[in-house]
Amino acid sequence: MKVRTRFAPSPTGYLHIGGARTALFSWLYARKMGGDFILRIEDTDLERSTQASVDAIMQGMEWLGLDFDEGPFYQTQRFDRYREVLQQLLDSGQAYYCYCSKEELDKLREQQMANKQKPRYDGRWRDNDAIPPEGVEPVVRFKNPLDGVVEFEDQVRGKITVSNAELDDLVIARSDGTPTYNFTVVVDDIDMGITDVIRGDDHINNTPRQINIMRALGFEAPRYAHVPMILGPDGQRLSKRHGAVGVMQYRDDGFTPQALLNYLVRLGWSHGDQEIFSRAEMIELFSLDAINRAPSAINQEKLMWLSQHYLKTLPEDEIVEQLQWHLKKQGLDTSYGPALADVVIAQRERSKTLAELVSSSRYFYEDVTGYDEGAVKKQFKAETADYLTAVHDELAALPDWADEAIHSAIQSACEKLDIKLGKVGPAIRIAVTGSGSSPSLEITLRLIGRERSLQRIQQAVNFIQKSA
RNA sequence: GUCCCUAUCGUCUAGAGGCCUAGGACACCGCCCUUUCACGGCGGCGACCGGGGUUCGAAUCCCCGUAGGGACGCCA
Repeated sequence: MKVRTRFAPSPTGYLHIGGARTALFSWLYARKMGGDFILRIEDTDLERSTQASVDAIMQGMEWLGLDFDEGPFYQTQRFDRYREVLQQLLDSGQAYYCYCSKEELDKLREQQMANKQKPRYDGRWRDNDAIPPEGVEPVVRFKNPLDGVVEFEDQVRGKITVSNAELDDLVIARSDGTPTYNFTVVVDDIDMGITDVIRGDDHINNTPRQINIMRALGFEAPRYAHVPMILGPDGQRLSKRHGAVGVMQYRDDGFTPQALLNYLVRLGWSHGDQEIFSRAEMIELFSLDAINRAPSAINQEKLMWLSQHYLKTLPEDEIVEQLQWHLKKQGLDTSYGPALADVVIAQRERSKTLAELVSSSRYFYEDVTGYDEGAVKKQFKAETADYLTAVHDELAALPDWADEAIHSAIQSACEKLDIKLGKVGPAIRIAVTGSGSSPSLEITLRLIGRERSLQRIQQAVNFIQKSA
């Protein structure tokens, strides 16, 4: 049977890192098995669901390249279907109306907690012929089996057994008639022919209930794979305060989707000692049983390392393309100056993110308007003006503006002055970039261009003479 | 509280009873390379939660603790 997996977020916020990884695993499995990946929006909580969240989730998935074959399906558009199945359960006596008030249930729960029992509905309206109280809109409860156990073979956890005595008759339709999560999931997974449910392990406890409902409806349960959650850098549950940001924030911070995907796939999953996975390799090598059972903490440093790795290895044109958004955001106009691809080649191995690559490349396109203070103090001495002038003249006489030529021009200036390169090299760098770090001098000068380089060296000479 | 689940360096992880003196990666620290910043190379620091079993032999299997997480909603 063809594998069909689904990603079923509830649209109550952006696509966060944990959701993204669950989606990734689900997507990988479908792709590996040549199956289908379905997107389903679980928006039955009318209060908290928003279209903005749906858009944010889809934008995140698109950025990561997690394409789906079917959907998005919205549960709010399937209410007729749920009502139909609900009636079926009611008619067959597998569900019933419960007229308990919230207060009554709260009281029951309190009592049970006080008695150190597991709080659960006691079934007081199950098989109860009492006259319903006036003016109470009932909820519908599922008639969970009273004894026996529910057992399933989780593809990452192994066998999980829960006794039916632990389970109570859960609400499957609210008093306003709307269906609840555990019920809609079952109906949808059946209707959509889902073969493998891959989701967060916070759903492990729901699984036996869902299996029971599914059986009541006459269907066999799909396979389940519960993946552990992702923790914040401090090992605590991910929250807004530590690192719970949407995936698009990672784009904004300058990460490539390749880096984030690679980071995510290694969080809770591994293939021996391999750290780097292309999209194709992930698909080829992915397997559910290699997923870890323990939760894992996110670690910014490793993401940074992967980010730099991809900056170093991705094709230049791919980086140039991804750079566009950041150029715009940081307001850097690259229309006058070196080809962006050449700057990428020069800067890629000294940048950890796309954002950093842009911010540290401004001098290729913009005038140097100030110098790094510490660098000036260390490298701009009185005699440096003469050295720079010599270098300037040597460079000005160059027939062609190429790495090798620039290098020997500087070299020969040093020889004439009888100084070491260390005496003037750093000063040249500061003169043309404003700071003490850049690619090698000849590459930096070549990219900045002859005219601009000479002008900046002259500008530095003036600066030194003025401050002397 | 009750149930379910989990437990290897600071972090991500390898490990399917002998290959383990526990391997790799990030981070950190040295050294080398070097005109800066980086890249790269080499090396170092650093872990099997505790206790009992089973076995000739246990990081690996079992039990008991401990710790962490999750669930116990007319949220999903």
